[in-house]
Amino acid sequence: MRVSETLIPTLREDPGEAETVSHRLMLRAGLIRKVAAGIYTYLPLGLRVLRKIECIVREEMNRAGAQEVLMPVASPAELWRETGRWDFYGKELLRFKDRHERDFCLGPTHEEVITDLFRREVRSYRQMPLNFYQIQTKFRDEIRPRFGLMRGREFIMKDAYSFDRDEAGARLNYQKMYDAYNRIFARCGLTFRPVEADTGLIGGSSSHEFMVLAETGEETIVYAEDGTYAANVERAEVLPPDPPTLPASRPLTAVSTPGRRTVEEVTKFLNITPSQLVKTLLYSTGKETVAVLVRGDHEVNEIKVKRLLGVTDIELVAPELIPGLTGAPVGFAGPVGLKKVRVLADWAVKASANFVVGANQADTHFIDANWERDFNVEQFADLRNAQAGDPSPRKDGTLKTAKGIEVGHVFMLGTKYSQAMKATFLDAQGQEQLAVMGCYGIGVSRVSAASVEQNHDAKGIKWPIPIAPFHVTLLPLSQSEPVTQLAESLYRTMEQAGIEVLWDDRDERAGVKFNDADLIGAPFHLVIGEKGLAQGQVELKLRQTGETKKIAPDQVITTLTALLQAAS
RNA sequence: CGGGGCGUAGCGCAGCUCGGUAGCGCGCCUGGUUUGGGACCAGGAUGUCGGAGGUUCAAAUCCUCUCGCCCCGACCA
Repeated sequence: MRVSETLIPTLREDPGEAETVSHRLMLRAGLIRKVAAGIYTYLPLGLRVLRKIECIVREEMNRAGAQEVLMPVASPAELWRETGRWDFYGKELLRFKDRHERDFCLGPTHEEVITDLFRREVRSYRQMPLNFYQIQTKFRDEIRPRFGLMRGREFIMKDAYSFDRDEAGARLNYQKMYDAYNRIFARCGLTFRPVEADTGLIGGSSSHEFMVLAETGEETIVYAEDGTYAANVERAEVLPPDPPTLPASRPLTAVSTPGRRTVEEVTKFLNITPSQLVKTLLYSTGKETVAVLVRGDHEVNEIKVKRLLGVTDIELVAPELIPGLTGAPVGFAGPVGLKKVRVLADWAVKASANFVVGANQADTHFIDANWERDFNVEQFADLRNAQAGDPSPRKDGTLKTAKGIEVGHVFMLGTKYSQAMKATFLDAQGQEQLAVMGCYGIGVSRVSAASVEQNHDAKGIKWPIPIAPFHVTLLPLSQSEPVTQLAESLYRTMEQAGIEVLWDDRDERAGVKFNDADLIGAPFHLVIGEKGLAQGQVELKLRQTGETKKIAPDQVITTLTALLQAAS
């Protein structure tokens, strides 16, 4: 492809709207342009990257026995009402009415549509197992789209849905998808890690997320440094500590802590460490208020709290309601003498003694508080986020933390949807059975952004070969006859050899071409200059390492072919 | 939805405090010189100053409303 005939609007300066590396570079390299918040047009270069990823996804999905379909973007409300998600899904579901005033939505995911297909078309266990996938545009009206393609409202997703006769079959399909995902992300050249993920209140036996490891990731994962355990921090269990021998309790004493509200302020003021303090967070479930106690150096894991309470939603009590519950301003809540509120506490609290808590009185804390003696705890449980340094729940070492970008997830659905939508089949005994389902997603457009997060330098993108928009950028540095002629003939022979070339045939200065080539980030740059040509040589640069070598023009094809093959 | 910020030429920004009819850099167009890491000279084009209303002799600038975008938080199959 010729640069002169392609829209590649590179930007010399950083666009003001972008902060994140991938967002900035994808705009600057002319891959994408914003149409509205979280909604982008893919320009030729961006689309080529997407197609490469899609191609890898297709190959591996097909290989894993899934079959491709394409479902509609718009779906009727009736289907969503059947599963209750029309009401449940909330504002993320973009709804509209057609000319007949019928309710529709833009599909954020397609369990309903595919389950409807299954129940209409599949009767017998003989037709199963089935696994359908599609690569399609999804729309989720995110509360806050951000970071370019990382969290858009409209994005490209590969979603797959499996239907099995039983639990065991579903587990097999799950495993196949898990393996396929590992191959897909490896082939995309990503450094990633599958981690155990929260299954939410949907239940189900297992769920794994595939995390691309990157500083800018929105998710926190924990993993055993020398072991195999890895999980999203939302999910990671924290083992109850071995019961320590608690020191003798000292008498509960109120101390004045004027204006000290936060853990940091209080511990600094009292000259103690955060682990010697127990913080009290008040949550509302909508029906009742509960107090959750965790150590000052720990964070409440709201998912764990929800699960323990068996509710779908909890919310920190609004600051203005706190005084009504504790009798004290915000920042001085504590469990001692707290009325009308269930008290839950993390295991770590049980392993503590003589700690500091709020006194439910303005500018006052208690020191040397002890559970049971000074207040009742209804239940101790695992209620906090795992942290670096915690022992792995698999007992395979100590946990470390990392940031990740979720690019895929595999999920055992069980019969949630088949039950709601009566998706049944007849088994060998002629009995009606519910299909056991799984669903499997890959954020295709997010993969491209994640790759940029992982592969870039100050100059621009460094695409891994398998998903690069082009293998080679061809850079003739002058408009002279011999240079142009060689460029043209190399361009042809490379194309014939199946090497994807972007030919920078613009009449631009060398510096401009070099900078654009670095920005766009094809893995190989082939430079034809007057000087080198006089010695019968062209220059091959590897974008990944910056390494360059001089080769004869007639070696170009063999050299590149070898390099490309080595990578695949 | 709460907090913060920003909308001025294609892009990045100044001008707004203190009202007087819009500017800089890059890019773009023309001509010339240049040509291995974002050239130089000369000439040129480009703006509903996000939108609406108001105050005023006069509004990018002041006031009111509104729309959009970015960041932080809440939320997130």
